[in-house]
Amino acid sequence: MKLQLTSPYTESVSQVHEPSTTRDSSPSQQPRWLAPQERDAWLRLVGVVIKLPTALDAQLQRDAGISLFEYQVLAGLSEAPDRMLRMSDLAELTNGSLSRLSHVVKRLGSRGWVRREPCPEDGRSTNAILTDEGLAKITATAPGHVDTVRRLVIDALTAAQVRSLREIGTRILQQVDPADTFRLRRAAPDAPAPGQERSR
Amino acid sequence: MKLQLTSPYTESVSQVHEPSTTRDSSPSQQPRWLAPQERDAWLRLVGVVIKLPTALDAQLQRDAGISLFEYQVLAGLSEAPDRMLRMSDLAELTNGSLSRLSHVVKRLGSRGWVRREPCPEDGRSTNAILTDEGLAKITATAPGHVDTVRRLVIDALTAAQVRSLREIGTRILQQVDPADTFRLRRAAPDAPAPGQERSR
DNA sequence: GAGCAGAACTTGAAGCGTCAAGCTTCCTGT
DNA sequence: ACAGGAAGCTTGACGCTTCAAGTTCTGCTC
Repeated sequence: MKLQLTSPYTESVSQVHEPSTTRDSSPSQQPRWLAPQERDAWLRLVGVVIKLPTALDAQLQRDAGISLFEYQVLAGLSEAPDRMLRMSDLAELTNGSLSRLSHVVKRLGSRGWVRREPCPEDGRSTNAILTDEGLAKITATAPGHVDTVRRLVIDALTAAQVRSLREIGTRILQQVDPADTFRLRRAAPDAPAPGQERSR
Repeated sequence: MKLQLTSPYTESVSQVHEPSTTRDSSPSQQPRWLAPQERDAWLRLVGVVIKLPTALDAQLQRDAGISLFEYQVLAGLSEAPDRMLRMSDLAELTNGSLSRLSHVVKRLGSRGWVRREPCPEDGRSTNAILTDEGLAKITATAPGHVDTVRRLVIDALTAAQVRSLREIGTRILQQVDPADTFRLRRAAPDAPAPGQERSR
């Protein structure tokens, strides 16, 4: 096995060296390749981004017969007031498209875990509601999933690394989805004042 | 928008509290929920893991008409000796299944960027080879992609965070795919004395 | 108060990845 | 030297996601 590099991130491939046009809004000809440590960090991240969801899906599929996305849908509803959420809110919460969610809710509906109901306040909207069976399902599934999350991520890191991960994730998400930034500002202030949820 | 929690990671859902059976190999009934900062780091990571590939795919699709995985395939070949790699090595390199790779190489072949050739040394193996057109393609595509990687990830972080990310990624990958660990040991040894490790 | 842009959602079709089979080729033991 | 099993790869079918319309409803604006 002689696999060494993974992709042209350092200057091995391209000889194109446009010396500092400094106009970087046109994504075409910048020679700003990655330094070795940067490239390395990047390749690790790509590995995580590809393999972690697969691993989580595998555990959920094996133990509960649902996908990670389905888990997130059920889990999101389980923590919502009245176990009910508008489709678009649920889509945003689960980082999924409305279309995807619509398909998934239909499947979850046919399994008896979710039902739909027109939203009284806005005729265009649909509310997704977690049924009792759905709550039972997510309640039964959660411990195994959380255990997996611990094993694969949290418990593999030091406390300092967990803090760092949180900050790094925030930074990346701000770049990837700036519109979403306001969501990043809420949630868990650094010092844990435990046991107060229930606001909204 | 009143979305607050994303999934039962803290103890909001389950009332199941088996007090310390301490047997954790059976992934069924552990009440070890996540502390708020842990949960928060986790939700950030999930966001990244879902949205980052989408963003990268979008850029590549828009500017070059290829997916991230296809990019990785072409890029991997471009850096290999003779621009040639056995299918299984390429699969491992790109974090993909052999089956997936086979389909993708077929598509890339029909676009003229890759060709297949039986491996002389091992009759079971197939070599994937990057054509001149394929090299031209990846050479043209790389700068825009690297620029995106910089914008979304590297340049959004401090140097210390990049180092941290590298270490965190390594840890997670060791958990997710222990068989792959040897690959994590190679690559970029120039990390400056990484203060703490070896927690478990 | 009528028309119109846009928001919220659904649906069907097309594309991609996974899974299970199947086909060669290689290796190991006897 | 040959049988059995494993490794490497390909293929087809199925399921899920995305994409592009299409529908219904809301809120503006004139």
